[in-house]
Amino acid sequence: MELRLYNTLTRAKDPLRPFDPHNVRMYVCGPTVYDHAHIGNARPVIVFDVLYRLLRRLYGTGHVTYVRNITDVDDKINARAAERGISIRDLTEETYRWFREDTAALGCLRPDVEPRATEHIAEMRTLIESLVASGHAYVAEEHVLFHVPSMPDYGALSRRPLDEMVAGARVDVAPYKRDPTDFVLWKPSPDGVPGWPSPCGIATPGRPGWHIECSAMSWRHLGETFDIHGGGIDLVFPHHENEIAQSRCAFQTGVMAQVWMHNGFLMLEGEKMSKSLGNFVTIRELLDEWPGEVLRLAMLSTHYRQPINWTRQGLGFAAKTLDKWYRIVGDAEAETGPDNPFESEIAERLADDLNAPSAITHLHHLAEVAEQEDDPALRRRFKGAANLLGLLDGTDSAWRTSQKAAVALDEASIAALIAERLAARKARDFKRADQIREELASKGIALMDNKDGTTSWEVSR
RNA sequence: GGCCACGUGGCGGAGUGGUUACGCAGCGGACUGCAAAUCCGUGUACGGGGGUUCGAUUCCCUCCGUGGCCUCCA
Repeated sequence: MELRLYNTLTRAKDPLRPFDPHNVRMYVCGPTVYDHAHIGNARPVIVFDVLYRLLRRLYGTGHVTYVRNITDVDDKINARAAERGISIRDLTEETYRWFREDTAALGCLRPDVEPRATEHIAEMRTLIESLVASGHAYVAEEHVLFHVPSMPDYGALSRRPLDEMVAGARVDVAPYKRDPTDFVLWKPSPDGVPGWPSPCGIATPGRPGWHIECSAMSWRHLGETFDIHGGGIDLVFPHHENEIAQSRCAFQTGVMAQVWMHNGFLMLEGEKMSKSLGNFVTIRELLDEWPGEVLRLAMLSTHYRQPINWTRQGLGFAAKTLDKWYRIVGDAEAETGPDNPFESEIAERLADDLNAPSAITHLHHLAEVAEQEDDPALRRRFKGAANLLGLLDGTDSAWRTSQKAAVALDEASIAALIAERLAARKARDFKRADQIREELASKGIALMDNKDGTTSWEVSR
């Protein structure tokens, strides 16, 4: 099975040819930990989790290294810590813990390494000094700047000619820059701002620029070159462009990562998500209302490179689908591994540039097969196939229980009402029976009269 | 202004140079006291205009619309 991935560098679906198939290496830009992650932040987390699962399926679980960094040095962090009157460390630790809880609820595996920027200052200094030594960077007014014209093919990722960048710039250029496009590798820390000993003989303590940390952490944990680099499409320029410049110039390599992958943007009910519009939703807020698996399926229903419109309706669809699928798999154990043909069929679809919507379509088909043939093996295979997308990891019982936990009414009262309705039906008092059914329906509870004369219920949205 | 994406049936959303996925909703039927769930069946599409082609939703051009990025802001 050939894995083909859309590469922003070449603007084409390229077959993945890992440097070392025994250790496929992937780096994804992680969160800046100063506040709860919003649903837009969840997109790359889920998308690259699917890719991670697929890579492990194709190359073997022990043959993939997935690194996702934690940015714990940033002006927004400083501002928020000051605002809340807590230490920077407390803020970043607390926010990181939230992030871990949120992403676990979304069914995402932990990356192999989650490096923190503040623990890689030494690597950053090494990179910066090497860039200065090779003439790609210079010191100016206690800053260290990367000199963009020193790299002839700068801009290859975003395909942005240098002269146009200058022409289009709408920000005042700092006077100490040799070239308007030069960007900061290291900057001085004023009093009260976290600082570390500066490189290049600069006396004042300083802190890293925005981009150098990813070059440092990917170098430390994956090496000078690696296979896949991912992140949101908004990071293409300048962040990833600058990472490439730093790493390639520091290590004198032709590439930093072979494949650059970018997920599309997320809109909320048709509008750009922004705090000012008041339509800003955190993962946590959504998890209060929906199982994480619903969010995951809704997210994967749109191809990762397409813009996604995040809607309540979409969540409802996802919930309904999972209801159906869990009913089919019941509490069966998943069959996983290459011997499961269903799983291979899903892998095949994902291998085409992570076409999750196509995989989901196929799951609908497999669900039908599993449901119609009364063969437990097929249900186990169906479940294993869904597992590759990180779906149907639980059991039907657990799913129903979690759904019922969200209902405002306690189970005993529901049971009492059902008993009363059954009695009314027996007495052919259908008016009263329907009245009870409507009462429960208004509370989001759907009744089902079974063939054997019993009545069961489930949550409907 | 520059660069880059995207525009598919009522909604969501894949895909393809020629036989029009899939899900939800709708409609018809079975089941039911009536429903729900389930099962069976079923209709509807490829932003506008040019071009290439025997043939385009699929390739090219253009227009319109939407969105993103344009340097320290994930």
